[in-house]
Amino acid sequence: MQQFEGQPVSELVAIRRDKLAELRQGGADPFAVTTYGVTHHSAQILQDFENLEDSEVRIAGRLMSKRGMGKVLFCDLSDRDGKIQLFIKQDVVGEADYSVIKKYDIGDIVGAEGTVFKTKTGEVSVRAAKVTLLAKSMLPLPEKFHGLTDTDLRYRQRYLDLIVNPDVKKTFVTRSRIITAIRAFLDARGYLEVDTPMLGTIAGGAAARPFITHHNTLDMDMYLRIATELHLKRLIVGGMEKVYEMGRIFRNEGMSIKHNPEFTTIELYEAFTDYNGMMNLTEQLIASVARDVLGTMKIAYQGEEIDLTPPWRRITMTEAVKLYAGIDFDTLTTDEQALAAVKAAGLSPDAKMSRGELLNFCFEARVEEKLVQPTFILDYPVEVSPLTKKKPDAPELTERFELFITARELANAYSELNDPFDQRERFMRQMLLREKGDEEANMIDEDFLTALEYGMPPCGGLGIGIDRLVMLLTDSYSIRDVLLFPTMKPLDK
RNA sequence: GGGCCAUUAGCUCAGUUGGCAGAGCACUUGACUUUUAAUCAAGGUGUCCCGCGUUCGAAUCGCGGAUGGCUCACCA
Repeated sequence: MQQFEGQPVSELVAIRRDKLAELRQGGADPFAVTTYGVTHHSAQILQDFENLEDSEVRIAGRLMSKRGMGKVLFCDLSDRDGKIQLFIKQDVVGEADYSVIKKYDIGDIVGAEGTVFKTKTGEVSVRAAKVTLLAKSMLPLPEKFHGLTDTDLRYRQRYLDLIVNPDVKKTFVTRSRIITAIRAFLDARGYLEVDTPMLGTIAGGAAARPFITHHNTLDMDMYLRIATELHLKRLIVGGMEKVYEMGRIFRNEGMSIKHNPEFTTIELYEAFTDYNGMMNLTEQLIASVARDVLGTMKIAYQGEEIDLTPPWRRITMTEAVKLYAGIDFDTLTTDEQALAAVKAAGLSPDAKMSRGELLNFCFEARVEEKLVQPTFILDYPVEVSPLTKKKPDAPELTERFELFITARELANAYSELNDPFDQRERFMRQMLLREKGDEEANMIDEDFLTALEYGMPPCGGLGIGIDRLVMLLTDSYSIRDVLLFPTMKPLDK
């Protein structure tokens, strides 16, 4: 191990430090460069070669490979859009410059000006007249052929992943386009995008454990939001009629290939419609985003063909459990009957579960995994839906649906409960659960109840997990593959 | 939290029965004026994840630990 200013560094690093010192001594400190006027990007030159042949261009990017041929040097320069080959000839750049350029390392940030041409083998390239080092790379990049495969390192050092694994950049470009397409879809339908607090004294709107933080001046604990629901419904009370918020929420729960502690959702609320309206909107939204971004509504996810062409299958939870689990809840009228039937089917429910909780339990245990093609599951039990209107003809159920694709929950929507008395009772029931130790039960939000007392129009609400939608549309295996910087345990602990 | 697997050069990975620590890429030097993972010649890669133990001798065997992956559980 070599030493550098007292620090041990690998031979590869020591060589680069020597090169930097040499450049600085020659008055060419690469880190002193401030600007470089770029005229073209790689993709543009490759696509528009017909028109650009023989014209002058200035390009810049990262040096990804070098193929020296004596007095000629071929390099691949990687920029925002991809790669383009640089052709550097001693005759053209001059002997002095050529010997400097030959010492550039893979990973260096380089600018080049020259003319567009095609090599003997037909590759569109830039014949460099002048090459400038814009920043020195002091660390060796991962291997050029295999790239960086260690998933842990890829997530921890995403910049390296982006440099050496081109498909990664593609996923995040697609993510950005999906989000843009969602906004365009909603904005075109008269929705208003709003921002509501991430920091509050009540974490409501979902069943989840929150992150707790502390405000120093007020000297009080606060929560990071676990949903945007209760604030957005206040805006419906306020008369905004169609609102949405796309943003980060935080849940202090387990991590898995489908769960990250912070993730992005979109919630939208529309006055004077119900969950049927939300179902139509969901179908239209996801199908049109797929069409706009991917150019098709037939996609592949992990080898499975998924057809997003509307209309999608709609089936009630009771029907689905009958169909897939063979338990007919229509014939089970009491909690005891339901418990016995569920146990007889070979499941192990908690003995304290009510009929509605047992229906939901059977659905999660036996049905979810079978819902590969887009499927709306309708009419959830009231016990698991504390913010949802009851079905007028079946008060043990609610006007709620969840959307499943590839056996995963992608969206959750309902006819919003606007009866302040009923809402208070539901909160009270949640409070009892909380007192019994259920840390995920909803907290009572008095101001939200006050808002409902002023009157909220009938209203449909919808939430979509953006990360899961991006996973679906980019064929990503893990949620970590659609988050640039997924939550990671620190290395030094 | 349980089970299984992995950790060796900057990166990707071999490493036999316990017997000198290896390859490719990258790097250095040299040759080469149209290469495509360029080629050819020569050269050095190192806390074998950490600790303890067994042994004449440990990357290899045992025990404990760390980190990660997969999986089950948990988690709308």
